[in-house]
Amino acid sequence: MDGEGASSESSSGNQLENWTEEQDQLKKKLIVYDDFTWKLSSSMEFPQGSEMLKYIGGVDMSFSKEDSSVACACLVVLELPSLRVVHHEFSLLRLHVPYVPGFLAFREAPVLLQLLQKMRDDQHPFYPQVLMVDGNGILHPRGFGLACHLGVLAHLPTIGVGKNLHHVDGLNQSEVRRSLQLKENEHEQVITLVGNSGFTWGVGFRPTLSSLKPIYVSVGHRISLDSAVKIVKITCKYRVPEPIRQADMRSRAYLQKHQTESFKRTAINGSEH
DNA sequence: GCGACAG
DNA sequence: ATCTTGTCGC
Repeated sequence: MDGEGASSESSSGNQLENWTEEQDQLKKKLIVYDDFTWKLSSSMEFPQGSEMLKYIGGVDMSFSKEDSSVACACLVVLELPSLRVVHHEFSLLRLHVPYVPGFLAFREAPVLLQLLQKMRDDQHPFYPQVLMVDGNGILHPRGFGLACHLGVLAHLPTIGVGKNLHHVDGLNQSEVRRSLQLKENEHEQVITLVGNSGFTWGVGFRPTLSSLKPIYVSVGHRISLDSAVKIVKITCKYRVPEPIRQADMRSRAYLQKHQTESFKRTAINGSEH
């Protein structure tokens, strides 16, 4: 046979190559500056003519402990400045794509896009002006994490929020925490994440006084890091920004409810036969 | 070679 | 991601 011969591992190897290629292609469309018409309510100006930021979206997914392929995706929309949830929707599904570090989007983006698409198709009045994603933006091995991926495909401004640091360009958790320790006396809760290369990947941020563990904010799409951080700040009642926290809690609850009801059905069917 | 590795 | 209860403190 020929030299192109596939070894047992080359199919997965090719998949990663394809995924990498797709990320590199989509990355060409990435916009990393403010590309929206609304204004932040925190600004000192009286933005009489301009639209305000009012609807912030958040997305997250939860997984079943019994069957890790069963998942619930949730999209929430919060209203500013009240931070009240004005809309939520869910999708219960089975996932066949595994989680591979650096390729989270190929697992989670399709269903999250579906949820956004549904709101858009319905011409829903609360369609989000900006979306917070539970996963990184450009803070990613190839500068194109889930938040970027979703943003480009949905053509929506997005912000990446990680609860753990993805080690990239020499960045590491303990360094970040150490820097925050040093800065906490100056009432500084934000530290810029500059890698060995000199590139700014995002920020480490301590939302509350009590949270030792920072969250990691990075640009997703159509927004600057400064604006992203401002928005994260105004949505943090607790460590995790409300849009993501609500999507997290609600997806988890939805999954639990589905599982108990699915259990009841099998229990009834089982006892009646 | 070994370890690290968003969710 | 998920498991897992109470507990210490504002």
